[in-house]
Amino acid sequence: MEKPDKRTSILIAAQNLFSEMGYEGTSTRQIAKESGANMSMINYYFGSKEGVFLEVINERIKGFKAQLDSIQEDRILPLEKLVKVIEGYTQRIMSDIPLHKMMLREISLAQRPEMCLKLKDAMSGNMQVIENIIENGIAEGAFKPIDIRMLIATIMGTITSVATMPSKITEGSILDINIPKDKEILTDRLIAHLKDLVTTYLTPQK
Amino acid sequence: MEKPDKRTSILIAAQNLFSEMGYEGTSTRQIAKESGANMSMINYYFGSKEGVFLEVINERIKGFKAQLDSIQEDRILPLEKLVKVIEGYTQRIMSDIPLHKMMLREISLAQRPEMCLKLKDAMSGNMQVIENIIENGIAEGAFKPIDIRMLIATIMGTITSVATMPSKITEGSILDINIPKDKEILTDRLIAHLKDLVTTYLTPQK
DNA sequence: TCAATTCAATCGATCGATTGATTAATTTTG
DNA sequence: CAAAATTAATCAATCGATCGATTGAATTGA
Repeated sequence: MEKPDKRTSILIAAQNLFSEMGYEGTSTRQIAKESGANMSMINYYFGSKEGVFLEVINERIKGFKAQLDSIQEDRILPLEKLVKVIEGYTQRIMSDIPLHKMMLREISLAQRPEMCLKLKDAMSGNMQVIENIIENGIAEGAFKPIDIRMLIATIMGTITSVATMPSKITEGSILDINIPKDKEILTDRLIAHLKDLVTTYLTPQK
Repeated sequence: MEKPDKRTSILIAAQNLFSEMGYEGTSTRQIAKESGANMSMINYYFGSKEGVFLEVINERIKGFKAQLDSIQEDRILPLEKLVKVIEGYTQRIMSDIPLHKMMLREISLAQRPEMCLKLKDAMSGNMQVIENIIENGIAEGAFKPIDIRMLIATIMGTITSVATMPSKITEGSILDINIPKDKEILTDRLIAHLKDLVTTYLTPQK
């Protein structure tokens, strides 16, 4: 029963609150109360409210690019590479939907320049990897020539769309993404759809 | 040179500010200053800050469903119907990207129940129309049997993705979505991509 | 004249941030 | 080793600013 240090508990509380209430909608007092820390501890450790936010984002981004890069260096077929990227990307986003929502909100606001830049850079890197994979696939003749950037928007947009409104996808069925098992089912369903979609779309017709 | 009444100018200013700064990030004082109205005019006409927000959303939603319903009743091929829906949906979203972003942010926050419900209802209706079209297409044998809800997520997600980060799609090219002409080019490119994608994906293999 | 608008002034509440004091932990020194 | 000095961590209290909302008086137009 080891309790986390104050710094960590502030980060955890902040992440939960930011995810649920948004950045502006979360007060430092809430973060303090939720984390059991004194208000001034927030400024002591992170300088400001925005500092907390940036740190939450940093934790999330860390390791994202590494996974993609390792896939890119695999010596496998372009389609297999793309499928791997889709699987990794989907798993990561679906494993923490609220945080992903938060990042999307902030990137669409462009109100806090520093964190917006950080997010865009991270996303840019990810997109570049996917773009290279598809480009190579087309050059090798493994893929049909298509609008690469648009296909990337389709892949990312589909995942985001499912993550943002899972109830709109699953309503009518018994899925409840708050149940881990059901979220896993939804994730698998999403991956299966994207695999089928990009395979059908990218496979050249003889 | 007819100047709009205070009520209207408040709505316009509020829409612009909410779109740029978010709901929490916009103060009633900003709305008052931007619209040239006195602060208390906001409460006089709309009761509260949230009242203004709801009215902005209402204006946007109005007419959305009507367009979809008219398409659904057209006596044309399923694929033509779907293409029409894609065109209409894309045009509408791309014609006012900031407002669309704002609605996405609010729907992902679920913090203001009334307006969240309103948005979800509107979106639900739209999705139902698309779902019916695809269902009919599959039943007629015009479409391959696929995961309908997931394909809808793909269509909506792609459009949203392009609307949310156009710079990530167009960077490297000369497109600037702040120039009307360029935004139109991007819109056409998006529609072309989606048409190609759904056609390839839904057309049964003989 | 009278109801509909408009306004300056102000309400209590809450915001993010800072202060100075206090305690806990660590390092330095004799 | 133990006392002293230093640093890190925590706290209650409070700062000025701003929040959304309200008041009551002034102004307008029919």
